[in-house]
Amino acid sequence: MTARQAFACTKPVDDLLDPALFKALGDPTRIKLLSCIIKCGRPCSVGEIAACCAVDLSVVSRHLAVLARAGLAESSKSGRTVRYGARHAHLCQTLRALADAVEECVPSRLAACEGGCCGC
Amino acid sequence: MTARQAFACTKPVDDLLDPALFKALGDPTRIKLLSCIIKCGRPCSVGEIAACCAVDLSVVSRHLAVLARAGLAESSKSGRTVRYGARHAHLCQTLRALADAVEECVPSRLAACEGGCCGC
DNA sequence: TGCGTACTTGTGCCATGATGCAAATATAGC
DNA sequence: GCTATATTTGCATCATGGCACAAGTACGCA
Repeated sequence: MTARQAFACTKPVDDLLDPALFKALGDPTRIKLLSCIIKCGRPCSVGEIAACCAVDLSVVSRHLAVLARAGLAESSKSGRTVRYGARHAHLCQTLRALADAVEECVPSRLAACEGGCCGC
Repeated sequence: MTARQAFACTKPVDDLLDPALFKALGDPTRIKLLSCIIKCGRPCSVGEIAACCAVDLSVVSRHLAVLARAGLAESSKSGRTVRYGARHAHLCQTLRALADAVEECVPSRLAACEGGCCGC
């Protein structure tokens, strides 16, 4: 298979390799916050999370919003406080699906496929 | 567990959530190139890969170097041509390890742990 | 209704990074 | 050695994004 053919061939890995998702994971501060709520297990308020690191609370608020928009966290509001919790199950599922999609493309499997598995 | 405790508590997920890795995956053009060499299965030359997309060859060269530096691809030089291939196995392993590390932090497991699993 | 708390949003600044073009480097073939 | 090809690197430009501070919004409470 030529590179051009591979480029044009649509496979599950194309949809799962989402730049928007990885962009959300690409900032050190944001990763620290995500790691924090992942490890905490329960939803935490913005102020509580902000107390953990050096950056301004407004920055934390924005970072958490980004994580939520990327599907990595979810927010729930009760009164004045907004709590963010990690979407453990969704995250695991996404990662494993991507791993499976990549594994589907290992040379040995593609050779067995002989170009007949997809319409490319 | 408070957010501060979770933040301070070191778990496998901390090392596996590597911002540098995700930063490499966070650009649309770079993702297209990575997807291409993942699906192709075999190592492709820079020029061959560059022929697939609209950006300049120099840009492709830089992107592939970034992917290699992040451990997502590997390069091999033979004569004048440099070929880049996806590191399928390494990528799958990394993703699955991360999924496992996240799963280790789901609320039900943390509750069962009762704070005794780690030194935090 | 007024006040304090919790968070979000607006704004300006600065660093990073993606891009194209041109020049440089590496190497094969003559 | 000379030339053509394959790739990398230098450089200028431009867009994006992270940050702090300040202002705004939402809401509980007296």
